[in-house]
Amino acid sequence: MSQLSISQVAHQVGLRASAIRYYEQIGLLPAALRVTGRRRYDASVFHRLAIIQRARQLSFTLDEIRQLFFGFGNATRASERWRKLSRRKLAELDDLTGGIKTVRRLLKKMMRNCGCQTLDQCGKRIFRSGQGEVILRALPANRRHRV
Amino acid sequence: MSQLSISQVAHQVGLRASAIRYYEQIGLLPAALRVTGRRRYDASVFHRLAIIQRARQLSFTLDEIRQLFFGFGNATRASERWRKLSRRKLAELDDLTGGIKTVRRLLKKMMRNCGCQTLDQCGKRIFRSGQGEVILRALPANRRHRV
DNA sequence: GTACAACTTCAAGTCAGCTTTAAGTCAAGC
DNA sequence: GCTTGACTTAAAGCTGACTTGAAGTTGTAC
Repeated sequence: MSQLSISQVAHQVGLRASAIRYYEQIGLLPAALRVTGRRRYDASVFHRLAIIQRARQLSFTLDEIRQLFFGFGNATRASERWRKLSRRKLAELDDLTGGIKTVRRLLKKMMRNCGCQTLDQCGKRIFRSGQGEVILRALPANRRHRV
Repeated sequence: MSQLSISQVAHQVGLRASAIRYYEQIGLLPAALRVTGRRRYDASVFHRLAIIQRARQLSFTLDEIRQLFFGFGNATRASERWRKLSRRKLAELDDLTGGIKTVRRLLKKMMRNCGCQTLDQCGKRIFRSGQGEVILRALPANRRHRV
C-alpha cells in the first residue's frame, strides 16, 4: 500500500490519468515520486485531489485553485483563503445571474412580440428599433480578446 | 450609396471586419458581391446582421443562428422559428440557473463551515466526507470530450 | 524469449468565436 | 512611377482544461 499507480488513483477519484498528469504538469499536484520512471502515489494525493475537485465543483478555475494553494502568505489560514476566493466567486456568479435574467427577459419579450412572417421583416424591425444602440451582450459566451 | 465597404459596415454595426468575413465564411452571411475583389454591401446586410447581433445578445451560438436561418422548412414563419429556439434556450438557462444556485449554496456553506488551519486538513476532511461520492459539477465550466 | 498491458514524454488536437499574421492586390494621390 | 491605405485570402493563433497520438520503456505472464 501507499504505492498506487496513476490509473489506480485516477480510477478512485473518477478522473483520467491524463488529467492527473496535466495537474502535475501545471503545478497543481507536486511531482510524484517515480519508481523506474512510473509515478507512485501515497494517500496524500487524495487530499490534494479532494481539494482540487471540490474547488472545481465550486466553479473555480485551475488558475484560481493555484491561487488557493500558492497565492497567499504561508501563514494564511486555509479557511481565510477559501473565504477570499469564495467572495470573489459569489460576486462573479451574481453578475452571471444578472446577465441570465436580462437574457430571459429578452427571450420572453421576443416570444411574445414577434409576429414576423419572414426573417427579413424581423431584421428590418430590429434594425430600425436598434439604430445607434450599442449592442451589449448580457452573457459572456465568448472570451475577450485584445482590441 | 448601397455600395459600402466591409469596414464601413463593420463600423456601423460595431463589429470588426474580420468578424463579418468570418460570418460569411461560415455561411451566416451570404457571399457579398465583389467589385475588383473587394466586398460591396447594400442595406440588406444590416438586416441580416441585426438578426445575428440580436440572436447573439439572446445568447444563441452561431450554430443556433444557422438553425434559425436554415434549420426550418421554407414555409416556417420567423416568429415560430424564434419561439422554438427561444424555448430551448430558456430551458438551457434554467439549467444554468439551477447550477449557479447549487454552487452558491456550496460556496456559502464552505465560507460558513470551514475553519481549517491548513489546506491539508481541509483536504482530509473533504476526502473523508466525500468517500465514494460521485463529484458532480453543477456548472459546465468545460466542454465535454468523448470518453 | 516474447507478447502484452501499462506506463512514460512531448507535441498536437479539441471546442467556439473570432483575431492576427503573412503575403499579395488595387485605386488614389503625389 | 511610387507610396499609402484599405482591402484580399489562407492559415495560424488565442482561451481553458484537458485528451489524443506517436514513439519509446518496463514488468509480468506465458
